[in-house]
Amino acid sequence: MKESVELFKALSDPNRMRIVLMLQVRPLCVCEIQNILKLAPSTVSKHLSVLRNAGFIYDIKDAKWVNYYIDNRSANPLVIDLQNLIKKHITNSDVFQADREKVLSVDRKSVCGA
Amino acid sequence: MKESVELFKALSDPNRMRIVLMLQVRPLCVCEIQNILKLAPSTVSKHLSVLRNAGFIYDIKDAKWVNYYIDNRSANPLVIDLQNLIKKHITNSDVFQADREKVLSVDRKSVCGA
DNA sequence: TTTACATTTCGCCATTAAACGAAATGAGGA
DNA sequence: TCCTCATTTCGTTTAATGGCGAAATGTAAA
Repeated sequence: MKESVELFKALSDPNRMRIVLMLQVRPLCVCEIQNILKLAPSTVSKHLSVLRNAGFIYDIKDAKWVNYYIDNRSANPLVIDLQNLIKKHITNSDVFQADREKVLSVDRKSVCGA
Repeated sequence: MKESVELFKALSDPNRMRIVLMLQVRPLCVCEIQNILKLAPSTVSKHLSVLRNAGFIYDIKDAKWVNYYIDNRSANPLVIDLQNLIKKHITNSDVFQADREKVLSVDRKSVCGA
């Protein structure tokens, strides 16, 4: 139960919820996320580690970037159900609709290292 | 989305999660919950108000007690899905199994005003 | 090898959250 | 009416959280 509550805690911050929603659209690197959330890189990194420790996302290094992915095949069935719940209920929020547009249009080359 | 995140925040505390689980067994008054969680009455009251404001529970006065109930017919479909998620995934935790026994055996008359 | 850049770690500050006890509130029974 | 008791509100303390900037890390390109 302690671990389950940790999952809810990880989703109890608006910026972390936005990150999960954005990664459900497509994988992103830290600086792309940073460009959309308008937070300091260190802050974004911390949020990502919370979501990674909870099991919602994982990362793969690609050259000098770290790409983050939604974990759709978690061994924890609660994680899967929560991902689906988010997709079902929160995808229609205004904040996400705006984020979604940005996710689909950001160009890593022009955004990172600007 | 802000409101949805509030729902997750309400469930991100272990004592509040225990309260939701206990109320899924049967309605309880504040002093019964207090007797099981072993917290100060004022602390329990605060947790209950967080859950009530989020829409997970509601209360009905009965003589000098205030009984709290799970809201199974919320207008917010996310609330319903979260209640079901909790029932499905967290009901098998050790903490809840112990709480469940107590919920089924507490006698309000002997517990409240002891 | 040096430079540039993405990311993470660390230390710090401001805010929020959880806990308590004491006092206020409100309803029932004496 | 007055007293009792369940509950809530208030004020306070302490711990946790989210934010930042600076420094450390690691990789790629010059």
